[in-house]
Amino acid sequence: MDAPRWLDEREDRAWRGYRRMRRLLDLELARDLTQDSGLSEPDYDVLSDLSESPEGRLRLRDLADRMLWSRSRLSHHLTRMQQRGLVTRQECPDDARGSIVALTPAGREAIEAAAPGHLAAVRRNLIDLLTPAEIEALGALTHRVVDHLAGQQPRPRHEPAA
Amino acid sequence: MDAPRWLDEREDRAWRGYRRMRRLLDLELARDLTQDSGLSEPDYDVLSDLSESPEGRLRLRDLADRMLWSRSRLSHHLTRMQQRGLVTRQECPDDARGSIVALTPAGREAIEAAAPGHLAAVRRNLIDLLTPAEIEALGALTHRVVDHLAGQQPRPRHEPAA
DNA sequence: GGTGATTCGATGACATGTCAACGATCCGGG
DNA sequence: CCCGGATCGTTGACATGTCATCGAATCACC
Repeated sequence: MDAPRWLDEREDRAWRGYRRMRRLLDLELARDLTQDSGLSEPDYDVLSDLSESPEGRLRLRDLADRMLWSRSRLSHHLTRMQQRGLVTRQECPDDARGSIVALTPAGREAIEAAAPGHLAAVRRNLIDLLTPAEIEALGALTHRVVDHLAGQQPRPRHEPAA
Repeated sequence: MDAPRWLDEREDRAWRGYRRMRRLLDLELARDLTQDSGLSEPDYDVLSDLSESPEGRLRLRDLADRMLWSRSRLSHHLTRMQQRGLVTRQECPDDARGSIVALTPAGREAIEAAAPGHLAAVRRNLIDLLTPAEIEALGALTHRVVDHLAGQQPRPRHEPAA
């Protein structure tokens, strides 16, 4: 670890570019989104995942896993969204600990109103700037990295090495 | 805007992969970093940019611009880092409003201790998983998107269309 | 050289995210 | 059954980020 293989010029260019794109794209998409729909990106993601589920309902645990959020974060965020009338919580029939998150009509309206504009922004600022080969490459490379990362031990909290 | 061109299968795969990678990579890198250096990613970025500057000093404004952070955010963050002895603030000789941020010896030690491990993590979880062609493509595509985004009006607050 | 608009950085109020608890419930082995 | 350990979701304390605003200083322009 004391003589690390440094990044060569191309690797450095890719890494810096990635981080910069990440930041700028986020700022732009978030700005567009809130400006013309009043939703934040986290709001959008929650509503989007719910709307893709049967009947617009998901168990909190499953939604959190799908979004790669902690349950705590999701619970806090749902409380805020619930106060705005975008989602509701329902009892889970087969597990009394559980909680079902469901889209309200207002929530469905909100995501359906926001989606076209958001999609257009994603196209305008990313997808339509890429060649078909780059889109293919981006799909391949990101999935490879995701598989690599997902294959690790999920919670090595702070144990020696059981 | 009412009949948006939806994402086709490949575009969707790239877009979802990107977002998922983004999240997982962030979690992993942040976890590794704090675990073996006690620094957060924002800490690391601040120290890294400072250490790449002559004498480890930068004007707050310039550091903020370089990092794509708001001055407010940077100011708050520096206050915390200053309390931990990683950076100091100095007067700006040629502009009395200004503030110069400088690496302390402890700050330089911290970044130099953290860098090899962080670099190794970046390699392990991203760079070394990619083919040379993918690295090249990632560099090209991210820079194109960055140029596109940077070329926009920086602050179209909420004006009609001057 | 005045002077009005702008830039700079700090600050306080608030929104959001993280982390470590907790009570409740579920599960599996006797 | 029942009991110990796991999971589920919530909560409160705290860390971090955003936004509007401020006072000081600078700049542009005449």
